[in-house]
Amino acid sequence: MTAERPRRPPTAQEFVLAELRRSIVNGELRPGEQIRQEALAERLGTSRVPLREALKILEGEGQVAYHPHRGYFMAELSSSDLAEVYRIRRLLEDDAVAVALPLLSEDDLEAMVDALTAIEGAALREDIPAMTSANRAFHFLLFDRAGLPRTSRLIRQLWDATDAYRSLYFAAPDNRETVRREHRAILNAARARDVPGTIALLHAHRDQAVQRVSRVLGH
Amino acid sequence: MTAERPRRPPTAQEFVLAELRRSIVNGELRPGEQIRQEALAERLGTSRVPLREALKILEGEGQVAYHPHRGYFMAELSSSDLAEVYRIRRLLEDDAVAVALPLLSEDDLEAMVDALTAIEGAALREDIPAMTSANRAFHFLLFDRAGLPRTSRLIRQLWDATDAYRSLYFAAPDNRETVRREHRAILNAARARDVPGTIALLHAHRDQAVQRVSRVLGH
DNA sequence: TCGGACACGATTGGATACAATATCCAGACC
DNA sequence: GGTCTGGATATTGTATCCAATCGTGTCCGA
Repeated sequence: MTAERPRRPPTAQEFVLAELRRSIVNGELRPGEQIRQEALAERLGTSRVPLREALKILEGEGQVAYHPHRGYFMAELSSSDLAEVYRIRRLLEDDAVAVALPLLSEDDLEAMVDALTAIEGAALREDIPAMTSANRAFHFLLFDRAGLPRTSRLIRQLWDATDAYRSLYFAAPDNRETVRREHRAILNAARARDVPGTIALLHAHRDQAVQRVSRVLGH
Repeated sequence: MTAERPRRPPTAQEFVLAELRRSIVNGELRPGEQIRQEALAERLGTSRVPLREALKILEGEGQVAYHPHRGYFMAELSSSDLAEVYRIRRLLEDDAVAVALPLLSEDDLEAMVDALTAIEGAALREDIPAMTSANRAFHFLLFDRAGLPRTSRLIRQLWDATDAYRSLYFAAPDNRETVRREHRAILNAARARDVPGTIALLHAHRDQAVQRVSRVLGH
């Protein structure tokens, strides 16, 4: 009998990277904010070196901006940036869904139902991080079966780019009922293997999201 | 009068990153090869710290793979990876070209002609790095005017992903005449502002490239 | 009162030193 | 003979220390 979860962080930099991602989703790291290396490293219980290496990953993904000799700043999205992120998502996600949908197993559809249940449970508990996580799980079940790992990875990065903002509008309860309805419709279309229908519903879903996020974005 | 070129590297990590990119295009860093940090850092005249930070950027871009406690390895493309890279490029480049083409100025078209001239000049001198660089310049003139900076950046990263292989087939002179003809056709279609025609020619151009690269890839 | 030069403090960038881990090989045991 | 165990060695991972740079506040002069 092994340990119940070998959930050890193998290296400090990976631990720090995971913590940073969590902090971004949680809204602890706000867009535009400067990252004070020494303070943050101490808070995480490491030195600055692993922190800087984790920041470089985020820089490569466009999540933070780096200014030499001035430091790292959380990326800030303009409204045109936001529009472009969703524009690219549409291209990539449409492609992934078209390939994946016919390949979805019954188990996959079951997992989507579970994800929806998890979203609603988290909503009741006001657990925003759990909501965003379950929301991702729901959507990525539609992409990952396509067997296009690079596409999935890019889509993931695009989702990451708006994570800092998404947590803000998820807090508003009136949005939730709309999202819930949209998700149900998407699930039904997926169950029917209706590729054009699913894609159309996803377009509408994303358009709604752009609306909601851009409202937050203009502070 | 300032220095003729303020081409100083502001930080060591940026210098190292630029050197790494150059080495990849040149074929000095071969796919799959392990990167020995100490040796490489010494060769570049720095310590391991800036080198590791540069490697993290490349990791975030998918150019190198990182295995904890084992090190960094140049990414290796499977043939399905290669196909996926070009599949994504098609999606993003089609979108960018459709937007950019109507916006191209006469100067842009002139610059494309210059790029073609540069490619042929470099080919005569057998200067492979200059060829790939001019080739990029030619193609990105078709994308960058779209005003979609994130899209351009992603396309650039996808090109980077195959740089290590592209330099290999550019060495073969018999490919060059084909490429030359394709480029001329693309330029003419662009000059006529023929969006569907340009896109179709780019499809054919990419398909040819997949053929050529995958031949190299199966070593 | 405003503008600019200067110096100080805070923060980042990089080099070195040390700790942790993986790989490889030899030897023992089954 | 093959497999496993133990340790030696090479390489990576992290902490600490020092140097370089930027921003800011102050002082001086116009």
